[in-house]
Amino acid sequence: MATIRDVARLANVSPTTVSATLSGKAPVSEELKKRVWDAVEKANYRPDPLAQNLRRGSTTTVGFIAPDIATPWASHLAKAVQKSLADRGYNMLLASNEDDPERELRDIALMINHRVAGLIIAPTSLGEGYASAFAKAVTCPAVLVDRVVAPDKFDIVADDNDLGGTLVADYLIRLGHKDIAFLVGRPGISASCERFEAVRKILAEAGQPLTDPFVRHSIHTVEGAYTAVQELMAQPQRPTALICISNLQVQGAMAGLMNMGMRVPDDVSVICFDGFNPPEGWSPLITCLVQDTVLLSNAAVDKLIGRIGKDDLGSPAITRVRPKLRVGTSSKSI
Amino acid sequence: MATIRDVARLANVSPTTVSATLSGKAPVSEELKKRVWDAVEKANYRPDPLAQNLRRGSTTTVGFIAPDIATPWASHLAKAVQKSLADRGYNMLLASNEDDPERELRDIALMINHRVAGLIIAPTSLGEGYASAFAKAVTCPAVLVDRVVAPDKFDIVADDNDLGGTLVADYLIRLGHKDIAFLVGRPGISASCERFEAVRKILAEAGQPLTDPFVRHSIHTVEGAYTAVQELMAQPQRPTALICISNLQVQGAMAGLMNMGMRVPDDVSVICFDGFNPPEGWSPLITCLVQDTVLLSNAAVDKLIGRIGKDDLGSPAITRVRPKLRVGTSSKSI
DNA sequence: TGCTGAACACGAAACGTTACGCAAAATACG
DNA sequence: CGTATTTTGCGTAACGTTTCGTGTTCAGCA
Repeated sequence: MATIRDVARLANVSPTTVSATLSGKAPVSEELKKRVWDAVEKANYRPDPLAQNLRRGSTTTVGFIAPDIATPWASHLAKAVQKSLADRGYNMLLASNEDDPERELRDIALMINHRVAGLIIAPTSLGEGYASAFAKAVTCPAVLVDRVVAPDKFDIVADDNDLGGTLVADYLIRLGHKDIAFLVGRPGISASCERFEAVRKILAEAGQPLTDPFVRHSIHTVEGAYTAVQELMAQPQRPTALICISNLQVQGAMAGLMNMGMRVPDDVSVICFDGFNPPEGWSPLITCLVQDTVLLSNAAVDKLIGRIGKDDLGSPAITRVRPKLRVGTSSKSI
Repeated sequence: MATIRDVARLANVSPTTVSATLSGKAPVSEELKKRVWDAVEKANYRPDPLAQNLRRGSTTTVGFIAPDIATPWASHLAKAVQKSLADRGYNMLLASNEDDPERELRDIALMINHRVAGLIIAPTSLGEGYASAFAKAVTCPAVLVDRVVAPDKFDIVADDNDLGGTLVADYLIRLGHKDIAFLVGRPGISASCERFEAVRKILAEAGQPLTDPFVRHSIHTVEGAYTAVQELMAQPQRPTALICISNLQVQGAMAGLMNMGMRVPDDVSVICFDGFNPPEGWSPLITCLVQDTVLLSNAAVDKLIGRIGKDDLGSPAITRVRPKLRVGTSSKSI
């Protein structure tokens, strides 16, 4: 493999000049530039990234960390992020942590130790004192995705849950639903709180506030939703519509309803915040909010690249991406 | 950040001794070892991976390349591979190429340029002269997954399609199906050929060979399957069972059948080679072959790690992982 | 003509680690 | 007891790049 010295020798210049020519960080006369480029070509020279990394003290790699990379949401996002990064000359390290905050912190430390240029993280956002431990661990440029953690320290790209909640609530009201059930997610998770709050507000304003027996909190597993939905539907007065806050919930809920022999949407309409769905050909198609992962990843990557290298001027901001309501076959008017 | 020299100074030894102590590659007396470890602790020293990389000329990073990382199969595999690698102290670079062989080759070159220790690739296996171009590009230890390419040059981990085909064919015979349709995938893709061949053989041996009008070749998109299945079912004599070779096919086929108003499994049984399914709660649950991605990833990672560092002794081998038949609600006896 | 400053090129010194060759001490052996 | 042999530690030289300070040239200007 040719080194910068070989090229320098070939072009009859110093390694310094070759470096300057390639990086453009110092002025080089046209003539020498040409000689250098010719030599580069002739020697088929490619700068060694490892040496550059050591010298510069940083890499052109960005880490992407998500709770579960096998999730449709995360995998789509990972794909989009990888493409955005590749387009800008970065590669992507990947890690998945099964919603385990300790593994998350370990992965963060590991990646920072490997001198990633930056981090894009969908934080687990779980456990006592998470925000501060997290903020202390993340000592490189970072953009958070989906969940709001330490917004005074990090740029964040997240759903516009206010808009989302409004869309969902308005839609159900328009369909004439009055008895609406809500499966809320983990307490402390921003997305869950924001969504619940937005729906609660709209319904209250419409004069049909959510009632306690129809609201289940802390449902964050498939099994939890499976159980919760059956309890919900076993009550004497049953809801006519069910709002799920996540992928996992809607999976469990659908299974639970099927287990009870209830049909969607005939017996109950189902609507979900996460834009997850089985492919066409299966039924029902869940009415849900969809978010454009490409948009989201571009926003995140742009933010991040903007921070890298720069002296981190400008204070952190939350970017909200607007979801759209996709009406499926899981909901109907009352 | 403390350097190896700081530690050496603190322990009153040479940097060489510190390096030897930490790596264990050279003998060090117990006394000095203790002094070194104490100093490491006191200085909170961590070797700089960037410097190690440059010096050693290689990294502890492995690249994972798949056609589409947003696919359930690939994302599950990526997750499992990442975990296997992490357990052994490696990180994982990720790239996705949308089945574009050129992007694939670019990504391979890029990763090799960044000195990955090895590569795990689900090859696109597409285009004229693919195998040789691919083999030329991959100049580092590599393990191929799912598709067989240049088996004389690379270790390969793939489904046991012979077994899979046998399971599928036997199952349909047992259900009493005689008119069986088969959507074959891209020609030249090993998985597709092997699966088709295995089924063809078993059915022929059973005295009910596949007939031409019921076999469609080169169906490798959702749309293709959507169209093909409708042509298939529009024939005067209709098949009673349909074998799909992949995820994409079965999605298109299900949508096509639904579009014609045909019911699964009442009008036709559907069975698929890829273990893809929507989660429970949706119907129907496709009868399919499932493969254990964890098993697969472990096999691939073990193979790869075995090659790394070693002088590449031992000739390449194909490891076959055995799929299991999971009977769903998409098939019934005739 | 002499002075100033910009523009350009270069040599040498890092960045932090590991490998190689050698020396000194410790052990073994005849 | 002297020589051969291991054991153990160190100095030095890389790995391939970028950066910093220095030096040279040359145009502009009084």
